[in-house]
Amino acid sequence: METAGSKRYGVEVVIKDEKRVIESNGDKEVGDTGKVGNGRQIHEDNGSKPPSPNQKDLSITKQVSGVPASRRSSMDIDLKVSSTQKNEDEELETAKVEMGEVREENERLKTVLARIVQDYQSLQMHFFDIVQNEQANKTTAPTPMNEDEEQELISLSLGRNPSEHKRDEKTISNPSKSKVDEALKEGLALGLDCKFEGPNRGPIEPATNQSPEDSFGETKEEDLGEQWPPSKILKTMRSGDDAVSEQPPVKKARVSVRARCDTPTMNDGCQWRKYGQKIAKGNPCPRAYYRCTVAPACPVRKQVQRCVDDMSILITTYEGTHNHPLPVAATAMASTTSAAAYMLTSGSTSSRPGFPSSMNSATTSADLHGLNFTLSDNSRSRQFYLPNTSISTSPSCPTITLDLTAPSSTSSLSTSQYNRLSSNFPTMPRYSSTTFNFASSESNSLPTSWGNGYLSYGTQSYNNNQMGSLNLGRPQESSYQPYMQKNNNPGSQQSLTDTITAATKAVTSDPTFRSALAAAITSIVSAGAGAGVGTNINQGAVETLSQTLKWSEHLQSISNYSAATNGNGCASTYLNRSSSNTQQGTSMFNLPPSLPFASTKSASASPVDNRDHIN
DNA sequence: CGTTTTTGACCTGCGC
DNA sequence: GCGCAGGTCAAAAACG
Repeated sequence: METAGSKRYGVEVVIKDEKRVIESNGDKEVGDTGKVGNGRQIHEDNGSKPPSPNQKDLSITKQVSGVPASRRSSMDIDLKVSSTQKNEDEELETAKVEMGEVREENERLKTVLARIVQDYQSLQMHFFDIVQNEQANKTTAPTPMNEDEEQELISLSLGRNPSEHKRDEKTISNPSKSKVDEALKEGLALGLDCKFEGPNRGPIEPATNQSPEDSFGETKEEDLGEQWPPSKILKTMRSGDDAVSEQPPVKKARVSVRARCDTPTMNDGCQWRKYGQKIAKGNPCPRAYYRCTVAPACPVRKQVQRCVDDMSILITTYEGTHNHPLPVAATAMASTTSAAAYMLTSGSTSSRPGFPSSMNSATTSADLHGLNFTLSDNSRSRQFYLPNTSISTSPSCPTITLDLTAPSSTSSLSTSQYNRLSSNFPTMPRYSSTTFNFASSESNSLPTSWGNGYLSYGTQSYNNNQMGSLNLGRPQESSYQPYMQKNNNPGSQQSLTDTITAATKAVTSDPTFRSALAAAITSIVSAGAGAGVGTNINQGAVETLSQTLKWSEHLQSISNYSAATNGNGCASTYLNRSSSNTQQGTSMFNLPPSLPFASTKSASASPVDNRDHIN
């Protein structure tokens, strides 16, 4: 498949670079061997090379050899020989040291390469698995199904939930309706029909007053979160959005993020406007209600509340999906929350072995790459595994909770994972603790790219549009947060970004999760296209899958390399660049072809930031 | 002066 | 049907 080729190509580039480096080292190694055998030869070689530790020896040698032979005394010769021997000994030692270093580096690079290849193979297997499932679903889709089966299938469609399908069937009365059904039946596999949906629905409803969400074909969280209760619909859509107002009441998918944060809100990269505050029962801390103000009609809302048990923990609950290009700093959170929300709706669709899907009641847990991700709603529970993700049950809405507050000490295996990842570089960014927090205690098989380099490289590779900075607070550096938010320092937001990104990455470690990630990315893509960015939304599901997989795979691959070569704070570096760019307003809506993540010049998230930077 | 936050009132869903 | 709790609205206040 074309996508597979593209995907492979992205990985091969990295591998090739690795090989190149290794080969280069190999050459150097041979050169070192030459040094050992012939010190004078080394001098001559060094003479044509940039300054090196041997340059001093070179000058000495030249000086000695510059004396005419006829005037050399025996003593001079002895001195010269002695000096030359010393030089050779020194050179020998230097060469040995260099050889050791080079070999060490070579081994390290080989390890990295092996890791990349392994990841690539794993991803390729996942991809094939997805393709097979897709084909299987295509063949079985037309079969009559009961409601549950329909839900499952629909859930695979990246968040197109049953109600919306039903709504489509009811509200779409034009002759093209059959096309929608066809698309739904044919393209639902693995939730990538959302891209079918966009182009298909265009001709189907060419003149209807679609809401931005509908026209975008947005998926997952949005499809769920977008379906506000009737009251909301009547109120928020009273401006004349008929299509949405006809939606039946549906539970909203929520994604709750728990993180330690000293500031009133965490900086997730978006602009929020507070529209209400309420003291919820059982929690003396008021619950604040925020609405996304990046776009006027953005349906996304979030609730922010302190944890009653630990006031340092900030619980942020997101509803809905952005219908506009996201600020660069918000993409990470949006992707993760969207993916999580998608999984919330599609979890039971997972029929993968070892991936329990039928949970009739409360919360359950399973183990996937050591990532505990469970979620549930009042009607049926679904189960996934995400990094250190806890489950929360909402009486009215299916909710998934990403717990970023778990102390790193609780996950010994995560620590070992960390040690393994950081073995190649002595110093690890202090942000690593956040990554640990996301790592489950069972994570003995976490993706190898759970390093900080993952995010950094991704950001760089995709023109700084892909990953943003999220300010969930720093579990171990609570005092750091205010400074960050106050100064809108991108680096301060890295921690959460890494964590969130790691979560997203963990999601991608399994085809189901990757489908969810695809949903998230697709959502963003769709949002970007629908917001008039100019992105062509007429992409097939296969293409979307390809891009998604390529993206995640590429990130995964490069993360290894990045982690191994620049594991110390490189994410911060790139994030800083990214944020710096966005603040300059030069990268707005700069959408790479495969990753149409948009960015805006505003990276502020919390109301505080809004005040500080917008006004 | 425009935007955002505050805050009391109102609306809605749910359980009893 | 009633009361409670959650969620939202919107006018006033605050802010920059």
